[in-house]
Amino acid sequence: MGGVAWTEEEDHLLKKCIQQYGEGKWHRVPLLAGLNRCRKSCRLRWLNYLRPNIKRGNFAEEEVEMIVKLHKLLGNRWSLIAGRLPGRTANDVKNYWNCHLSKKLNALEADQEADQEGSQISKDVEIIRPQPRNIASSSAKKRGLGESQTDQALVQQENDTTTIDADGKNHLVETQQDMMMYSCLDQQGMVGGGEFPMDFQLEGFEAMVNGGEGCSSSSQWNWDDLLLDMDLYNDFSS
DNA sequence: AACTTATCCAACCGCCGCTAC
DNA sequence: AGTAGCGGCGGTTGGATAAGT
Repeated sequence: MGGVAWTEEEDHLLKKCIQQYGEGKWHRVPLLAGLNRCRKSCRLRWLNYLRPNIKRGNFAEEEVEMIVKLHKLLGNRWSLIAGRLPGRTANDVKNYWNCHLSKKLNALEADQEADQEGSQISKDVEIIRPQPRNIASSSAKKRGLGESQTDQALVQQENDTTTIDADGKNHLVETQQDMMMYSCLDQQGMVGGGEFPMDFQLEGFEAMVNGGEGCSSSSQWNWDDLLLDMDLYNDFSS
């Protein structure tokens, strides 16, 4: 491993601590839990391994497509990408990308470049980076969080990070990252008009992951999700 | 069976932005 | 205004394991 592996006992202590005191205040967790780990290790272990509802195992085809498309949009914003994949962590997504997708896509791009030299299509796709916007402070205040965060608020905060529930239908946009993402999408003219102007230029990859069938209806990315989220954001920020 | 190479993924590190003082 | 402390993020590392020779 990249460091010292966590023992079952350590996991148990951390779980117990989080259950008792809630998430957040990570600097206190090592002390409260009696762990000889730094705050970051505790947080990472919880987020990537111990947190409830973490999905393990192979990525579904739909998840892979989502990752590819979001990566086209957002670049290496793994936490944002993971936020759209229920049960997946940023670390999982990042590892999966580095191990599987980056190689596939590189090979694919190399092929495409050879095939259609001079094509501007892929070069015109601009990766969205969050632009500075003071959303966080106001949203935090509106949520009544901060110094007086209660355990309940922390639980709520945890729930808020889930934008798609198990059946992929319910959405909540509360996190700073989501807001920034949508503000960026807004700036790029990608949401709000009911039209999504950008063709992701992934037909080749989709054909590959769909077994050569092109983009199947079941694997279509549901942009209504994003539009709905944007509406929620507008309501929230107004 | 023994060894080498490739792959996977949990954990760590350093940096950044935000907040409180 | 400056600064320390914190949470969070992305990049990287390296041990475990699988696959290949």
